[in-house]
Amino acid sequence: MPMDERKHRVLQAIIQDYITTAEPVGSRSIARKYDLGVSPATIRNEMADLEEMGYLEQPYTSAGRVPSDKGYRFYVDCIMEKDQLSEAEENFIKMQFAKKMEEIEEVIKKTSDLLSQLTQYTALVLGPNLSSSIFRYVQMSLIETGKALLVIVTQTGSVKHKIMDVPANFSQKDLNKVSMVLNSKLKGIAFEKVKKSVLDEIYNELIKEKILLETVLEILNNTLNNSNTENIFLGGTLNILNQPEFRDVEKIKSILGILEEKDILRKLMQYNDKMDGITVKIGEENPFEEVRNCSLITATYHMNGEVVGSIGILGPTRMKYSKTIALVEYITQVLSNTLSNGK
Amino acid sequence: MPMDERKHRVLQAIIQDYITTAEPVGSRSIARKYDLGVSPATIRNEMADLEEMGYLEQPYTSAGRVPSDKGYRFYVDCIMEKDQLSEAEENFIKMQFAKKMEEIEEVIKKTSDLLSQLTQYTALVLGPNLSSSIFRYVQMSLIETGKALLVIVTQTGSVKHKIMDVPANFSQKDLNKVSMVLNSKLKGIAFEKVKKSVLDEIYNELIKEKILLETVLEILNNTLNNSNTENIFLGGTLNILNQPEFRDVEKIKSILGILEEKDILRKLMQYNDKMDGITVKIGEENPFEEVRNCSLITATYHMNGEVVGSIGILGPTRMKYSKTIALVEYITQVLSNTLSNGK
DNA sequence: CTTAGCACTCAACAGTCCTGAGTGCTAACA
DNA sequence: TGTTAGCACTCAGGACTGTTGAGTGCTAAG
Repeated sequence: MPMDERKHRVLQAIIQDYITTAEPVGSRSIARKYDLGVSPATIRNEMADLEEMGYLEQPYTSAGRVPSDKGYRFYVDCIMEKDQLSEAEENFIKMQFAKKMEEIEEVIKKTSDLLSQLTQYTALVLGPNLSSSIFRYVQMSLIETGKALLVIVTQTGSVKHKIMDVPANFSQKDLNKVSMVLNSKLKGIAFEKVKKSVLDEIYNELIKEKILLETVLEILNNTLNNSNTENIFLGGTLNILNQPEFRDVEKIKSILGILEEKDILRKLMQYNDKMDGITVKIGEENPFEEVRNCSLITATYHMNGEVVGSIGILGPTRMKYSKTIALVEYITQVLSNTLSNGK
Repeated sequence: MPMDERKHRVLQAIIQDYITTAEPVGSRSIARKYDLGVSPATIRNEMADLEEMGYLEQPYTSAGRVPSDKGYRFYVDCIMEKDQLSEAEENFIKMQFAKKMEEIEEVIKKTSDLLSQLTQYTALVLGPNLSSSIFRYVQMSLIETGKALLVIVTQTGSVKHKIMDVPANFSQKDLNKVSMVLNSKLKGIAFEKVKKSVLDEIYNELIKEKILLETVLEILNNTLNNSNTENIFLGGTLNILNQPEFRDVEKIKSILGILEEKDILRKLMQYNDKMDGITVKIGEENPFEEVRNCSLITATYHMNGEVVGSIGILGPTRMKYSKTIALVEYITQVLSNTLSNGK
């Protein structure tokens, strides 16, 4: 069955209505509210067609229709008109990023708070993967005999630190030497791209500090892996409780539970370098059971032309797609600018 | 009306029953389950007395009785027998703290996770107040021209860092000088006890670095205030959703909402140096509306003899007091030991 | 192809009844 | 005087019923 102009309009009306009311919509109310120029009976016929085609579902006989995931998908791809943020909104967003922020964590936290506040859904922001981050500065400081502080600063302005044991006979001078060598060899290189040749060089220069060096390298490795678990930020977690689809405690447990699983969230927010622009995952398209009645809108952001992370919004499938997409798009852009200029 | 032996036993039976079933308890079931040697009718009379005395409440006429806050209070103070952890439990807890942890945040996080896991309620841990923490090490490092990294390490093993702007003509040597002076003057002093005289000394020695110094001091100040907001840790936030008293979405919103308000949590967990041992706040005894149907069990922990923070468990007033108190007590002790030995 | 009309469906709501757990009171009993 | 059996009473909650209203599908006429 072909999808003609009128079916478009009916589907659009149904989805828009359902997005705002969260109630199954019937032919009469469509005919009343939206000026389609046909009677409810005609709309009914169209609705029956749309249901047969898989765009609509009926919760039970003689209830109104509800859009299916396929329906939302068609809506997002073919029907929806892109929303344009008002100037006031754009200014508000820009203002939020105006404050100077040296560390990327601050920026990311800001972003997730802002996103959730503006959309009233739950925001997710995936920060730069530490292992793809670039060394900017490494430093070891002797805190007291036998204890040193290792600090690593990345190009993105992430600071990681770790207190470690060092042999008791090590002085700050020794540590300075190690720091200097590490700095000169590692600076500008991505963590994951530190090659064996570089490590060999370091080893050669620091043959005397072998034990120490091994500890440091181990810590570097651990830091890479552990900190992966810390690069996801949430905003407005509880917003989801305001949605009528989460009125029931079991659903709340399930969704809030998954929001505590950083690993899963990281998988949800995964991106690849080829991705650009907005991605929308609707209901069943999502890889995890617990978010099958949710939609996820994500976008990647950049730093100096490189994709370094992604931001996203998680809401019910009955989501204000056009508005949300516009917001995500704009904030991505501002975020990318902020990250690229400041540093 | 006097509180005689039998009333004790009846009250005890009612509270124990209610704690496990979460259902109003009636005279018949008490007579059946607990061997009090009297008929339901007698128990009814006692219950009526206990209600008049304020230890019990009736949700509605002809329902069973439910303990009032006053009832729980009496139970905790006078009736309850202290629980003793099994050896297996004690060993399990000790094991969790066996791993060497240099930074206090790790230890605290561990503690809150462990507490919530063992109690199945929500755990709160308030870390050492940064402003009462003692300087251990301060260091400024030049990351690149015009940008420096300020790192502060406290006696408790807390590391704070901040990237800051410095005048472009500053070299690492200049920063070293500043670091050295700061270190020698501040080491061993609590943040809040840095006196004007000390600051004057620093000023005198670093008169040339005046601008820089002012920035650093400002950052120190900000760090103190901001980091206060980061010294509270939660574990098992969602455990509370398993309690039947939180079956309704509004209540869930309210309690989860308050658990996001770190300021309020900090107030809840406030302690003073005189406090030692366990504190139990039941229902209405709590200062905040949102936790009036909760009980909070807190205890302070020590580091080298000084009270440095508190740990707590938040659960429904219908809480397993004896078990929970025993757990909080033991974990406090292990935590204090861990913190005091390691460093 | 569109639409009016009509019979049909079903969730949601309100009302009714019943049951069972529980109470308070009273009078008899030890 | 304290304890207990008996009894009338209360009330939440579950089962059932009827009603309402929004909605559908089908058919026949326009």
